[in-house]
Amino acid sequence: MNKTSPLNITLTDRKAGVTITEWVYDVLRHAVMCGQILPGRSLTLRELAKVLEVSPMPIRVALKRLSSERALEVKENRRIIVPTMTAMKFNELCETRISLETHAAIRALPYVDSVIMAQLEALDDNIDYGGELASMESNITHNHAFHRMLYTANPHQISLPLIESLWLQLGPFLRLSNEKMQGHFAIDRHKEALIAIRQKNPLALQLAIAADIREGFAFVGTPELLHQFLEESAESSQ
Amino acid sequence: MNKTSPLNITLTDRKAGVTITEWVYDVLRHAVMCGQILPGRSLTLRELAKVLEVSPMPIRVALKRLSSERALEVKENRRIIVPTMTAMKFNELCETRISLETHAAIRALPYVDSVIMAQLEALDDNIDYGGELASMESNITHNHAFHRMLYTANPHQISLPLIESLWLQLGPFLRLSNEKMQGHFAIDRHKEALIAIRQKNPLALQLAIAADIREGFAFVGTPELLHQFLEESAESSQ
DNA sequence: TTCTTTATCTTGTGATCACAATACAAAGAA
DNA sequence: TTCTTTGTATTGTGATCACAAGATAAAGAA
Repeated sequence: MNKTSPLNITLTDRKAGVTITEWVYDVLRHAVMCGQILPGRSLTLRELAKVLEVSPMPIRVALKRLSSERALEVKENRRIIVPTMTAMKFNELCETRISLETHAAIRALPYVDSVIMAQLEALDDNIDYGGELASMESNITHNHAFHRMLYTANPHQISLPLIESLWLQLGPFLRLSNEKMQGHFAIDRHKEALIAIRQKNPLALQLAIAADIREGFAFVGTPELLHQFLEESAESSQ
Repeated sequence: MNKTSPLNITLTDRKAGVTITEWVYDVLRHAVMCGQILPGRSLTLRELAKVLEVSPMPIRVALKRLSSERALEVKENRRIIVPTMTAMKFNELCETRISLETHAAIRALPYVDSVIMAQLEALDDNIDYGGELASMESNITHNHAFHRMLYTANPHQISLPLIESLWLQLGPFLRLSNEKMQGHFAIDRHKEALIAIRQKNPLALQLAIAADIREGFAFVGTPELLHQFLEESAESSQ
């Protein structure tokens, strides 16, 4: 099998108390979440073991875990790939994100105090709207941090793992998405969400979150453009 | 650590083409989903390896996978337990189920044809409302099959894994839930859902699904009763 | 009798190796 | 030149073993 591109993923330091498996999982999850591995790219235990300089054993456990979370797909021959996408499935992902994330935001609203509010504002200020491609990883990370901070304001919430699974499935498409966003004027829907939170307005918060999610892929306005976008995102078409 | 109860879980046959790890995963997942392992019960690699007559290696991968799906919890010392629950978290789980399952039902509605309709009716007929405790596992299995059949009528759906994760988290509480349901008159909300589908009425379908989910725990009507129920469900209180 | 320390046992982790299955490449034949 | 067959290489899986860490129990001392 001819792999078309070398892996170019961010390797973090493994902290004390973190097992090798947990570290491998974090590294690969971040890589998928931030679009550092394109759809269609297949991954092998030995290749990843070489890149991360560990034995195949923790790679295997981490890959199985990521498959559980739909970040990766196990094919019939047990080979592992980053999944590709259909336009219909893409739409389902976005609609489910909206349904789940607006639900989580509404459930969190009563718990957002001034401390959390300040942190949300700081996280939004970190995001470089309209910035260079080099800040893609940073922007994705900060955007996710903003949403995480909001949803976990509810100390009893259980939906964050489900939401992150959706982010993981959309992650491989963020690289091309951000490239295409360069020419688009990005509206800061987070500011709208913050206003809605201050006003304790559930409907406005819901609309802001929904708009923020749709905004992320606003350039794929028609089914044809979406199909073309998904084709371009995949490994083999580049 | 003194385990208080032996494992008594259903072992299925391992089919051709299914790896040992996949089989172990299926067996444990079914056991959790059907309430065969109580909350608070800790599980070890070597105990499960003995029960399932395999080496610890596939057990480890399966347990990690189930932890990813929130069926199991990894404690700080890396020991694995079936999670316990708080009343607030329980409420969040139910509300999130309602949000997600009504979304999935609505998205599926346009795709339900007469073939799927017949299968839904057959699955509902399989459920023994008001039946003996011995049919608990069967009823849980059929109830899940009904909902699965409905949501996967939409060929592009992606929410089923998220929904099943919620089922997994509630699974350990089904044993006591079913015991308490013996004295309750169970309304067949599935029939209401089927009527709503025939009438192509999204609002009615949404209401029926929401009622069905609430009905499952109708006996825990007050926060106090819920708290008591969760305490009783756990391993250590029996 | 209680508390502290030490020893033993049990747990999870990770490395390694063997093996089976699949895929790919090369060689030979038509 | 193309197709088929065979051989080799690469893949994932599972078993085993060693080791580290943590938990529990027992013994001794206060």
